Amino acid sequence: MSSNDHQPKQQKPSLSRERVVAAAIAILDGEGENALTFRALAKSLSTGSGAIYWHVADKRTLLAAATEHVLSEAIAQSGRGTHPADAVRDVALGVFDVIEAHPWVGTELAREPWQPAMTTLFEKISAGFDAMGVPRSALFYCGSALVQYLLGFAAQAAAAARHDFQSQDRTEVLTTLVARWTQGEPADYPYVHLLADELRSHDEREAFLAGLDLILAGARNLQG
Amino acid sequence: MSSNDHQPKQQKPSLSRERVVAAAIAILDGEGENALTFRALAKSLSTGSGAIYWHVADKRTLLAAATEHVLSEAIAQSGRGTHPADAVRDVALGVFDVIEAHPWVGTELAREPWQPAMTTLFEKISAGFDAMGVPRSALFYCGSALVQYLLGFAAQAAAAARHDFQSQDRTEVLTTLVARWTQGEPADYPYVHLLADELRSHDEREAFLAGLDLILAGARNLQG
DNA sequence: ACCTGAACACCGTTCAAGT
DNA sequence: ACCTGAACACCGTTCAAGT
Repeated sequence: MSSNDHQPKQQKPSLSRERVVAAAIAILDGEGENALTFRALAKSLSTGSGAIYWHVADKRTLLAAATEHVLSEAIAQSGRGTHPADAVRDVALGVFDVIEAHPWVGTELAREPWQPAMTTLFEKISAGFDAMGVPRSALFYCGSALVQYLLGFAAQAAAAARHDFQSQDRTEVLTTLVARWTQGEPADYPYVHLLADELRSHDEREAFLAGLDLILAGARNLQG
Repeated sequence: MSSNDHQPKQQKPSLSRERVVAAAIAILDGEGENALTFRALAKSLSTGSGAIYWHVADKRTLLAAATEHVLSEAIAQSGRGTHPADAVRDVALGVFDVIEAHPWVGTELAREPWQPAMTTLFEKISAGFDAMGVPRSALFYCGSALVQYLLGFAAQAAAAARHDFQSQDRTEVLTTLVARWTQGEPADYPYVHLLADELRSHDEREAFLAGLDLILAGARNLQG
C-alpha cells in the first residue's frame, strides 16, 4: 500500500512455549484472568488457536506454566536474612509480592496449590524452621501451616483483586465489603462491628506480616 | 401402562430456591463440582434450565447459596469449649469437618472467601481471642490470620479431593504427589526428602490442629 | 515438524412463548 | 407469577488440510 512496502517483510518469529507463556502472562496482567482465552492468545500471537496446542497441552498446563514462571524466580532468590526467622519471612514476602503484582497467581495457587515452585518454598521454609530450633518431629507441621497461611492469603488477595478489577474502584469495593460485613445486628456481632474500621483501613502487608509472626512465634515456642 | 396408572398423578412439587439449592448440593456431593451445570440441575429437577433463573440470579449466586447452606449451620453450632482456645479450635474444626464432607465448599471458599457465614466465624474467633487475653490492637490480625490459615487448608483439601475424585484412588494420587515432590536432587532438597514420608502418611486432621495450635500459641504470646 | 482455521461439544444465560 | 426450551454467545479442544 505505502511506499515502504518494499522494506524487508517483518520476519514473523516462530512460536515457542516460552513465547506462548509470555503472551499469556501479558494478557493476565493487563486484561485480567477472564481475558485469557485461546482465541485472544492466538490473536495476540498472530496465529491460529490450534497452533498453541502444539506448545502447551491445555489451559491448565498453560496457567501452571505462567504461575511457575513468575513464582519460581521470586522464590529462588528469596530466603535471605541474618536470623532464620527473617529468612522465613523473606521467603513468604517474596510470594506476597508476586501475588500483589500478579493477582492471578493467587487464584491459580488457591486452585492448584502444589506448583513445582512450592516445593522449593517448602524446602526453604523447613530449613528456616530447623535453624530456629524447631524439633524434627514438628518440622512438617510448621511448614504445612505456613504454606496454608500463604495459600489463604493468596485466595483472599486474588478475590479482592478480581473485585477491584471489575469495579475499577478500590474504595467502593471495600465499602461494599464492610457494609456486608456489618450487616448483622451490632448486638449479635460486637467484634465484627468493633473491627470493621480496621478491615477498611488495614495495610495488607502489615496484616500479612503480623499473621506470619504469629506462626513464627508459635514455632519458636516448640524449641526443645 | 400398568394397572396403578389411575393412582393420583404424582403432584409435581413446584420449584423454589431451597429445592434448587438442595438439588445443587446433591449433585456437588454425589457427582463432583464439574457435574453441576444448569442443564444437569434442570434435569434432576425435571424442569427447563431457564426456570432455575427465576429462583437464583446466576451460577455464582447458586454456588454461594449452596456453600452458605452447609457452612452456616456448622459455624452457628460450633464454638463450644471450656477454655477460650478450645472454643476457637471448635469453630475451626467445624469448618474442617464441613470441607472434609463437602470438598466443593473448599473450592468455593478459596475462590470467594467472604461468604456471609465467614462473618459469623470471624465473630466467634475474635471473641475467643479476646477471651484468651489478646490485646484489642491485635484482635484483627489474629482473626485474619486464623481465617487465612483456614482458607489455605480449604484450598489444599479441595484440590486434593478434586484429584482423588478423578483417579478414584487416594494412594495413587499421594504417590504421584510425593513423586513430583521428591523430583529434585536430594542434595538440593534435603528437607523435602526428609519429610516426604510424612507427606504421604500424615493425618489431615492432626496436621490441621497442629497448625492451628501454632497460631493459638502465637496469639497467647501477645497477652499483655 | 509446525501451523491454519473451521468444526465440535459443551457451557451460562436470555427470551419469546406458553400456562 | 412462573415455567419451557430453543437460541445465542462464547468457551476449550480437535483435526483434516496445508506448508
